[in-house]
Amino acid sequence: MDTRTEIIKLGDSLIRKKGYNAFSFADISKQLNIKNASVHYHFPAKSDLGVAVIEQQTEGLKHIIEKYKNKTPIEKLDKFLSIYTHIKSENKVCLVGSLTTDLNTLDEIIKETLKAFSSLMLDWVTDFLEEGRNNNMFQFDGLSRTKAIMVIGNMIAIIQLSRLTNDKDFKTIKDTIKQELIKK
Amino acid sequence: MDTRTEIIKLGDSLIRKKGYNAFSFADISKQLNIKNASVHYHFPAKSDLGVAVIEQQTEGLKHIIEKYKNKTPIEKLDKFLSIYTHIKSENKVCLVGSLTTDLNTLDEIIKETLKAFSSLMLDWVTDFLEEGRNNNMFQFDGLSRTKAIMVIGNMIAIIQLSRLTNDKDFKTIKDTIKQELIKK
DNA sequence: GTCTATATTCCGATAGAC
DNA sequence: GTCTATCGGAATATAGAC
Repeated sequence: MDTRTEIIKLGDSLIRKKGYNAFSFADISKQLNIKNASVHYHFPAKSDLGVAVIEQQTEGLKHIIEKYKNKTPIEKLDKFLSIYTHIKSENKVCLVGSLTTDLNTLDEIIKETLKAFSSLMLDWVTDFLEEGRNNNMFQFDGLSRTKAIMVIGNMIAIIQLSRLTNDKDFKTIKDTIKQELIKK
Repeated sequence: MDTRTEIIKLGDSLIRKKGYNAFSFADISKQLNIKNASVHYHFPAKSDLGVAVIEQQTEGLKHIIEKYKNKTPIEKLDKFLSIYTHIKSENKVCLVGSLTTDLNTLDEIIKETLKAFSSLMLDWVTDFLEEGRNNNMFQFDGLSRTKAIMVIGNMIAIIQLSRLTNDKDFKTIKDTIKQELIKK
């Protein structure tokens, strides 16, 4: 893996483990055994790295969406939920949760990039919920977009909340979301 | 208001507007027209202020719980939801949301104090949801504690998410939560 | 593309006078 | 309880050699 890619990967990990304003270029240079100046060569400003991290996650999500294009709504839901299971297993939070609580301290370019990422996710979930309801696989009332916000929101929040309550709550909420969508 | 109280109030505001690791004692001293050293007189370490902020919110919640003790579950729900409407109107996030994303960077004493605060809130919501279901005012399946986590989680998350989507989504989710609990 | 070296600013924190 | 003064360290960032 080239240095630039490794920096992005580590930046992503640090943002979601410690928060944007708590990590430094020194955290990255130490772990990669390079110097501070080398990190700045790839990303002149911290916000350049922030943008790159969000863009890399956006690309990752696009690949998932493409890969699951022709699968069933239930398979798409399972994939969506499994993303958070993975985040939880690493004791991280999701990118949107991490960066929105710091939003007032972030450069405009980061905010805009993050908005695009969250739109992509919201549209995807909205679409497969709508598709699932039309196929009688899912049941829920109201707009699919509203339901999508609530499903995404519950996952964002339980990742955060279960840091304080206990890890079993994560599985309980994940299972409840699926059960409530599917049960007839 | 005495200086100590004003510092706590400002600290609370800064934590929920900018995040724990993004605010400094200088933010506080400038705004109160005192010196950095004076802030340190009241709170020797930053984590002392962090703890005081959480404890003050804990006291505030205890007062609300006491005041609403003999009111209906629907009145309690409305009060609970109105807390987030107020947070939203100030462009802040809630304390739990703000601090959990930074949790890995916080002193153990802050984590413990925050756990106590979130327990108090979770128990309160669990209790009035259970009470409302027993009174046939609310309807939902499963454990009341699980439902409480989902209701609290949806409010924590929509405060964060609506910073990226749009402010109307906040009201939509708030109204949907109430409607789903109450509708027969 | 990585290094040494450094500039600048800010942060949390403390000593000691008033 | 607030002040002046200051310390040690860490952060973001850049200049210029290799």
